[in-house]
Amino acid sequence: MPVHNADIATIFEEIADLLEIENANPFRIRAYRNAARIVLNLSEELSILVKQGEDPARLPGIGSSLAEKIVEIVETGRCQALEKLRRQGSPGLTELLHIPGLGPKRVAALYHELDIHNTEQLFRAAKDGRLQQLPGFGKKTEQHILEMIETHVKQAKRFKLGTAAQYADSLQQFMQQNSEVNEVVVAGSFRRCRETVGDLDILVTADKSAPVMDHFASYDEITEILSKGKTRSTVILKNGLQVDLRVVPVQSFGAALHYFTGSKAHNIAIRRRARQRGLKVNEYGVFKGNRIIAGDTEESVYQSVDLPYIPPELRENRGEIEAAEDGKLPRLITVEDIKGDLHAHTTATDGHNSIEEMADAARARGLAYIAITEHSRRLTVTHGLDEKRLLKQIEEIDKLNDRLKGITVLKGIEVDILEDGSLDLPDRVLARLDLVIGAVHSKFHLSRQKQTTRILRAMERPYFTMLAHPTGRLLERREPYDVDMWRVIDQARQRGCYLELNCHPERLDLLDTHCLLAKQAGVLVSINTDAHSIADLDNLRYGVGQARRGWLEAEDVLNTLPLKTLRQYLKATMT
DNA sequence: GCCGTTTTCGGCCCGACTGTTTTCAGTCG
Repeated sequence: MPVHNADIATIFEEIADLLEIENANPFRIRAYRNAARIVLNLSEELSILVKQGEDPARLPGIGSSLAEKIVEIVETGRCQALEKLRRQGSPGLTELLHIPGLGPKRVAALYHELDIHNTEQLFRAAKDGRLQQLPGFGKKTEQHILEMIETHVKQAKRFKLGTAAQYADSLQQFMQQNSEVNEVVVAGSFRRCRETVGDLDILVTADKSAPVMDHFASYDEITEILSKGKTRSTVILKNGLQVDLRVVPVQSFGAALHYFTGSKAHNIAIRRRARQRGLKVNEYGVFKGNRIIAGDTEESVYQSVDLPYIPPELRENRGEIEAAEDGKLPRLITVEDIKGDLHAHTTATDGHNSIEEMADAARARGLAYIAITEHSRRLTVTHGLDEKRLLKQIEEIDKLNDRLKGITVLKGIEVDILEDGSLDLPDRVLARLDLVIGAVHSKFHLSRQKQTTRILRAMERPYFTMLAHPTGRLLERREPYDVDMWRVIDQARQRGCYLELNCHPERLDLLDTHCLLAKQAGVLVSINTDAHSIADLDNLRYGVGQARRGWLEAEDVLNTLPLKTLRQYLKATMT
């Protein structure tokens, strides 16, 4: 039973939860939470590193005690410290901690005073009115807990970035309508382009906050107002999305934007840096004693701690501060760097627009080329192309290119990778294309060994340009298949082919950590929309956001190349 | 439990909102 980094992170989180209920030293608790985050963010499996004799203590934030526990977990699959904590308390208690409004103190009180171990018991106690008799609890708290249990059961989910963007855009417009409002920015994990967001953090600058807060509270998609204060309000929208609004004066804009953009780990690191310099950073500015010395812009905040501006997508405390200090921040790729799209479908299979419509739409978005890459025959549900239909499409594209101006249509295929690693169409037809994208659409549950071998074999085929959506995950719907991404990336390096970063908000696959690995291996990534309609072409922004989280620069991305150079790169894979 | 440009001990990011405890603890981000 292999131990994954996520397993280790889960154990550390549970230890932190249990320690919290025990009222342990808060900094000890933070160390465990910090370690869970560090472990989760690693692009390498700790189980492999440990077997290679590496000491986890070399990771910043992991000391000797945590390193020992990591080794224990990797070698035995267990953690005695956790088991001891579990014996002392009740395992169900950590589930209570995850109900909004319940923290360690209240959970401890519930456990010690009322012998409540789980949500079910808590629900009954609240219904019976037994909670309000506890010291520190009252009628309102009891009612609140009851509501939270009910909403928590159906909610507690994150929203895909693409979904959140729709709500963010209309809220931003709504806030802009108020005359007191200066600037409106959506900060938080949305601004950092995380693949999913738990809530929206909206920052507004205004001189007077009360009218702004009233305006916000009148938004007609709000179903519940959780809190409403002078500078901060929290509401829930009808779809369950939580929105926090913060109002700050203009001179605090940069400090506030920095603070509300996060991540938490990044902010803590910056504030620590400030302390070392005798400064204090909060959401209102950077202070030396009582004197404000910076904070109107984010640049000024970074400058005050002797750093250059760090783009939001990098702010995860994953080495960006050190890189900034050494002058080694990447010049992140932008949407404008993208010259073309190398993955799109049409009505020939499961797309909604013709080749020409897709080409026109791509040109209208400033692209110089678009590859039509239909599904292959194995994927019958999409009416995938067989050899004959593909040959016909090749002819059609040749004719179209003769009369199209300002855009070039490339001939491709998204060919199925079969279980044995062979491709779904014969080499003789693949050879006539500009590019061949291989994709796994079946047999998701093979063992890691088999799945990896299958994909590596496909990449060895003479006509193979790039691997589509390499992990196969669908956010909130399907787990990635079990594949050794290290070996896939290394294979791409040796074979001289490419990896796709699929822009669809449900995929965003490669993951950010894989992007960084590919970059380090010198493997180019292609940021493709996988568009099934004209509108899907606009998903490029999400793919670019993900690439930026993965530290990619324009030179790391295949489809930033001008057409002529791109053709040479594609041709080199088709041998 | 971690860590060092006030270094091996003594610190560890900082503030807003709510409810209930009449001055603040708990929770959250």
